[in-house]
Amino acid sequence: MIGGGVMAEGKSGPVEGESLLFLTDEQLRKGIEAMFFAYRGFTADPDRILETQSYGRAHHRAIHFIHRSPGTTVNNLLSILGVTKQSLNRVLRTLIEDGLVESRVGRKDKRERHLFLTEKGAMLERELSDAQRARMRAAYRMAGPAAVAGFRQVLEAMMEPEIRHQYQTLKEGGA
Amino acid sequence: MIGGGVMAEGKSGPVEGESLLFLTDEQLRKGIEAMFFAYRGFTADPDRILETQSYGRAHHRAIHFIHRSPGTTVNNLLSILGVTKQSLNRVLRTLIEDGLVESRVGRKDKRERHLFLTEKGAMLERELSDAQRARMRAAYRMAGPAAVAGFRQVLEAMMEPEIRHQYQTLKEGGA
DNA sequence: TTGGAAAGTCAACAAGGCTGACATAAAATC
DNA sequence: GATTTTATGTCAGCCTTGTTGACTTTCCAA
Repeated sequence: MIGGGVMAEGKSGPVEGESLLFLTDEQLRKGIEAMFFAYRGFTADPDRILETQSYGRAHHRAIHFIHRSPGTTVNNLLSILGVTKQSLNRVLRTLIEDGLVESRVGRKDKRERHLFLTEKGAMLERELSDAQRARMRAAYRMAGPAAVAGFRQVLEAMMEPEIRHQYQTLKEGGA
Repeated sequence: MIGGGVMAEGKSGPVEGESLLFLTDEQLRKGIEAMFFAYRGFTADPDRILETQSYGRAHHRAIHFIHRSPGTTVNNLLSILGVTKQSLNRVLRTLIEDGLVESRVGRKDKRERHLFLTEKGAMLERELSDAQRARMRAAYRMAGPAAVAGFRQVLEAMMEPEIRHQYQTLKEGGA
């Protein structure tokens, strides 16, 4: 793609010029700042909802991935979230105490705990993800389908390889 | 763009099909997770460098934007970083004590402090941004120029409007 | 000249990361 | 059957980085 002078993009002229420039430090810095500012927007709506409750982003992440993979074990969750068990446990404990998450002892391996959202947990999950999806949807609409494909490609390329694999597995598993 | 059945994308067939699907909750959830995992990759390299020193992400952000806009005031920095002045002050204090940042009393308004990186501060800035740019560059190369354009478009659309304006101002100012 | 606004600093607290040590139960292995 | 490993949970304590509240200094305008 890059370095080949001619591209079959179907876009107008400036694209070719860009392909020579777009790896300058300046262009890269713009990308870095875009990532920083966009991530703030990305978390802004859930954060607003969460601060009315006594929960934070850590709770949101746990709820998201339990919703995503019901019955997941604590260990699975740890490797997806990339935090320590002590950190996750603190969050899970409050969610279980508050009746948002249910922890069931494994049938096959009784050491494992399988995690599920309760009705109440699913309600909060919906509220949070509705807000976050609304922003994502608006951004996608503004940018258009081609931009969305590119967005996802760059994000995937930016992940740590091991995480990218997990992401892609989830992606297929859940579609 | 979306909703119009016909698109002038110059891409092959499947794109049209996608344009009908890509706003499903499932597609949006994939975007959300991509954002989450990619941001971890995005910060991973600087984090590794920072943890060898006694600094954190907050220091990195301050250093980045001081480098970006030398002579900026504390108030300017506050509005870009979106934290409280007390939070920023703690970070700035250590950076000034350690001789990475210089704070000059404003000539016109003596209440203001103008911030600059010292030689030492510029060295750390370079080390951090080299690492971050390397990852961004690799991701851009993997994804290709068209993807990069889309990436930036979606990110811009995801920002809070006020922040987007600041970002675009910086963008032009610095290019 | 005095009172309010603005910029910056100091103190104290909370969330959520982290490490380390340890307990328990179950599974796996010898 | 005894031992080791694995999965999970817990306690204690630390660090970073966010917060609010109270304060000083400086500026400006009534």
